[in-house]
Amino acid sequence: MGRSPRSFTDNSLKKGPWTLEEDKKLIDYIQKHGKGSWQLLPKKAGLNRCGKSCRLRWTNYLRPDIKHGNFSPDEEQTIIDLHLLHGNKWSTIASHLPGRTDNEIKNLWNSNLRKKLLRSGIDPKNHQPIPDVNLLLNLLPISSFTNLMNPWKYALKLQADQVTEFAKNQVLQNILEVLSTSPLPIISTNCLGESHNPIQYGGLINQIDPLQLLSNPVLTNWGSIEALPEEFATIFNSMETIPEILDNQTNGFRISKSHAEYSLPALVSTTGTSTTNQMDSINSMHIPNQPLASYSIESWGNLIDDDASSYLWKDIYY
DNA sequence: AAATGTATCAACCGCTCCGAA
DNA sequence: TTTCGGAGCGGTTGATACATT
Repeated sequence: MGRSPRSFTDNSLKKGPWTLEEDKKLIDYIQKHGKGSWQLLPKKAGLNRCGKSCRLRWTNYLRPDIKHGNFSPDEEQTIIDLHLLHGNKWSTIASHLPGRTDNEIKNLWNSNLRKKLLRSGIDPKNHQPIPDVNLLLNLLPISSFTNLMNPWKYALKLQADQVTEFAKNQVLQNILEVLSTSPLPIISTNCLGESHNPIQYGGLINQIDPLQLLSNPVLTNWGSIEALPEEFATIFNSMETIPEILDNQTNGFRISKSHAEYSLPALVSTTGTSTTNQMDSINSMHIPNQPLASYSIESWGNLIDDDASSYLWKDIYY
């Protein structure tokens, strides 16, 4: 309905962590009078809080039937099973776990269970095995990408050659990010190098020469890529959840999570920008002599932010 | 020992749902 | 039927504790 939540925007009301005294006031009031209207409760209870904050404090922490402490393995398994059935319906899941709150379950999922599934090669979104990275690599050849979606081709055609080249590098960067952060233990190098034998992915990254990769035919024909097959998108979807950084074996391909100094200029807009401005923008690009994989995801995000191309990039990135 | 990175979790925010008028 | 307002939900943030370098 678009109505702004009055209470949370009222600056005169206290926010932040609850004190013991506030907790006591809330507990005392509810024990004596019951909950009633959350909107009226804080005033009646002598609390300088909004009703919403009181409700949250009560339902997530102070309620006497809440079970505090760690989740048992059985509870964790139940949550995983229920998540398969209900998705992110935390309140529904919580209703099956006496004494546990939706907030607590949500936190457990986001900080723990989700990562456990990923490490096991399970996509937490659909509980299906994450596609083998071989699939991604097999998708790289040109034939897999051609003639699928027009906007990509359209957008890139409008860029100056250098920008297109730069965009190629950025997409490559993300492929490398996928490769180097994927939890999948086994991949092969069938379209990137000589070996077709499955190897540990850390070893693969160690073998990849960025310049060699850039000379791969798929990249020189990047402008003809018009859509990402579903499997490719699935892999991209899973990458944002993998914070793990490769160990020292990766040498020059160690992934950095935040290299603000390498922030990238936005892709040149396809509308309303003069060629001169485009070239100025290109010329001002700071492209350090740095392994591609060390560019940051944040920088990629900057690239995405450009209004004219955001829809395009987001399709690929998310 | 200090700095930095990561994990955890309480609390907030913005939105939708739903019942009452 | 429409509007309004309270309740609840899911996503996100920020503080803090803990781990690692």
